[in-house]
Amino acid sequence: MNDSEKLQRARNRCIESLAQNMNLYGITESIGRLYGLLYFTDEPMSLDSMKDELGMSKTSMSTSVRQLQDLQMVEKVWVKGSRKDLYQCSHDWYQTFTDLFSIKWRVGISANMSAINKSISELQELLDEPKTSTQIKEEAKADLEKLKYALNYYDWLNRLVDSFESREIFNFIPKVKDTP
Amino acid sequence: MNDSEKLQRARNRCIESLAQNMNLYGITESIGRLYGLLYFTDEPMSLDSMKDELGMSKTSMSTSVRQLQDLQMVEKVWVKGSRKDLYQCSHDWYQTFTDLFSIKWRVGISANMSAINKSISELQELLDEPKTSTQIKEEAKADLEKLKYALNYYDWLNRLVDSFESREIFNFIPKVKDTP
DNA sequence: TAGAACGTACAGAAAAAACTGTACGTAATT
DNA sequence: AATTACGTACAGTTTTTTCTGTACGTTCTA
Repeated sequence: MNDSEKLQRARNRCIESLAQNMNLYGITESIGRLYGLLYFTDEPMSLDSMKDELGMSKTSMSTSVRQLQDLQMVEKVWVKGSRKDLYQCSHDWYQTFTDLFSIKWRVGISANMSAINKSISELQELLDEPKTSTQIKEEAKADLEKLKYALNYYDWLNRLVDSFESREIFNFIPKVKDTP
Repeated sequence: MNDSEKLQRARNRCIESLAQNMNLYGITESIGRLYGLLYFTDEPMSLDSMKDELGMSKTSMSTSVRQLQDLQMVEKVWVKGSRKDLYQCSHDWYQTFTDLFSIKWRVGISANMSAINKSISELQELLDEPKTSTQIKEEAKADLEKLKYALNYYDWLNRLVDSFESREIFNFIPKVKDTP
């Protein structure tokens, strides 16, 4: 094995590992591999060069890179004289991490919260209505408690994501280890 | 629509929303629905009752509940006089949240770190070897920088997960909002 | 203005994941 | 000891997701 192969092998090991564990962030292995490729490639890449490197179809590259763009992990760059669209990845992983949370989680949190709020008021109606049977009221009360608890939890989660977005989390967990 | 149906509808809306957004945690919609059912059911449930409620096969219930157990979201409980295995869900969502991170992320982090460490030493060998061409050395140096950066990031991520496990995160982001 | 280069929509193929039913081992009941 | 109840391994089916190739609209080039 020559030096170039050694280099390649060291690089690929990391890309592969990265790609495999990116599903924790809800990212496909293939898309993770593309991100890894972009991470190690210093020049912005075109869809064709991605295709050649990964041995996949250009269509896949197009849709994959689009997804990475939506997650703010990759951006299109303009390079003088090139007709092709060129892409490069964000090298700030802390930013990428917090962006991912913001983008993906906010939606889920607010969807759940509005479902809960809707149900809370329905249950409250049931409780306020004198004709409702005792049995039903008991159940409604129990559900109401659980939903209020959930609402508090989502509020907490929102505040956690706030701290990511505002970078305050880095006051609490600093980026660099204290020197020993 | 009678009161019982109203109750059911309010409950199902929340279960459905919960289930749909649980894929953010890497959890299937069906499994999320099962968790939601368990959340609202106060008595521990058997596989058969889950099956009846969700209209799915008993096999699915068995494997789903196993997954929830692995994620510490559900536990088996012993009830006197029952031959069936009975399960109930954890009602502490903060705990569930932090457990999920610990369980899922730790594995990924350490996998990535060990891949990186292995590659770092290979690249270092390449750099230490006088016969290596300048071209290769340049590339190795660039990769090395990136890998060291990644290592720092994973260290940060580990410390974040530490703060979840140790509950210190709740000092920074308190569970209950400050009263206004 | 003709032609080439480029990116993507869309339909279909391939692969992966989720789900089911049967079969079987174990443990409780009679 | 025979029977019943229970949970799960496993193979096969269904559903979903991922991936590809063709076709087409747009933009640049000559």
